[in-house]
Amino acid sequence: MALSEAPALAVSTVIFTLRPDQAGNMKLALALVRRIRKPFDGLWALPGGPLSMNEDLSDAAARNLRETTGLQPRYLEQLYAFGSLDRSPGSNLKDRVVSIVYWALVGSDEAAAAIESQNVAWFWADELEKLAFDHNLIVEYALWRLRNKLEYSRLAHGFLGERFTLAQLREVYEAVLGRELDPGNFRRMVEANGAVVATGERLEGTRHRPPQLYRYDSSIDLTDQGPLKPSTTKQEKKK
Amino acid sequence: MALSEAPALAVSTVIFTLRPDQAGNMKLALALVRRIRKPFDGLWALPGGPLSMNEDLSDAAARNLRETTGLQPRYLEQLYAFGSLDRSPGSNLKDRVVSIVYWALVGSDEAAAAIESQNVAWFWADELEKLAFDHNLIVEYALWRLRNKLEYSRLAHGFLGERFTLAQLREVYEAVLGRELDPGNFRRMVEANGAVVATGERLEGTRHRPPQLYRYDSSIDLTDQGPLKPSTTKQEKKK
DNA sequence: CTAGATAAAGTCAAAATGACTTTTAGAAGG
DNA sequence: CCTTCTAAAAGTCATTTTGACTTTATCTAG
Repeated sequence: MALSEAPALAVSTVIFTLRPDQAGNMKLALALVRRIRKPFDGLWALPGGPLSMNEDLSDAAARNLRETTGLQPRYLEQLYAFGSLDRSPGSNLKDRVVSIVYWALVGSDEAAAAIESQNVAWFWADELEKLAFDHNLIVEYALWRLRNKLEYSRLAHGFLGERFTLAQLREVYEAVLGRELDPGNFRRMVEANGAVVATGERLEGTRHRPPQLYRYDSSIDLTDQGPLKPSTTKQEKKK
Repeated sequence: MALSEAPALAVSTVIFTLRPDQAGNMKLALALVRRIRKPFDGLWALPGGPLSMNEDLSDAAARNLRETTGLQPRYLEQLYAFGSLDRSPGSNLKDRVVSIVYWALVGSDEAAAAIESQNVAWFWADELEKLAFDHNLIVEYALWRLRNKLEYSRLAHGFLGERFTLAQLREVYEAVLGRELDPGNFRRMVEANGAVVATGERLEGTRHRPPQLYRYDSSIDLTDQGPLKPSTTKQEKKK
């Protein structure tokens, strides 16, 4: 055991996905684990753990994700480093932990196959109970970031498969933003943006006019992958 | 000495201010310290150091600022946590350091009185030499954040005094964004935004029509103070 | 063949934006 | 006191963007 001359370092991950509710509407959900130890025993918390000596920060976050849900992240970004002195009230200052928190997106198709157990479960993002530590605050901040970034990035891709209809894409936006969007205006916005291209294929088997299938233009990447992965393509807007 | 079972934790700070160049135009500058030790000895680097056991992250960043320049931050925000395995090439993995980096704004009036020495100096942000470690990358990311946040926040306040003219405010924007802005359109933007209010006073002694003095409306606060300081006022746009 | 449903395209007015022009109020100097 | 210089402040105008709608097209189901 190391002498506690410095605060311990941990990595936690806010894992988002979209899941259908009883009515079949997609809603934003996140994965939590139940604590089975001393501080906040029994409460739900973000998955996380100590950072290994030879492990990158993002690798540790991806490991959280894999160990908790068995899944791979479709998107992963650093959120914030939380290090207040009073994060774990009542505990000794010697036990101080600085948590570097990531947030991740998981495809809603894959999320259905995720591990669930007595101690690992999905919760609706908009109706969370009291969590351990400062994790309610962390989740709230992660939600804010997710909603903000959605507008100027390809983030929605993290929830969808390779090909999707504009209605499905709009459904992701509506679930994340929590309000309805005009289909016509949404189409205009997406087409003007240029990050999404039609494949020429159509989704058939619907009881109405078959919609086109689209995919993200892989030559345009996400904005703000953080400072680490500099953009492979210059971010060009407009034509 | 602690056994190296976990990466060490350090806090560094990117300190921005505005300084007049030879021609008298305000330009963005940042404070650096010269390294006098083994890795990258002699190169310039961001001020920083280990996190004390009983010190908040932002307090450590403010301490960097005070110890380096003798100044107080007018704005302070967490930037990112850098923790790649290869941040200090050549050094032993046992010496791995995770740096939580903050960025700060310092008033340009105060910055003139800042400590400067053989080993502490201001550098123009747009013409940096090769710095120690991954600090060029960090500065580039800090610049990106600064430019982005300027538009939808009261950030410029960090460079200015309590009262200022719209021309001075525009000068800050021009220095940070690195391009000229139309005075009329800038005025319209600022007035529509509503974060700035006229004091009724005028700046006299100019050789032209005396401009009004403005101040920031203190009932509206900065966006994204991070998750820690939840907004005291709901962020309202428009009237 | 018709009804039901949503895709996809189109319309229109209001708001926002960028590039200008005009008017105003001081200082400075004759 | 009158002219000149300068930037403040106000105003103009065409283009672009946005939000709320309407219309038309194309499929399945019955």
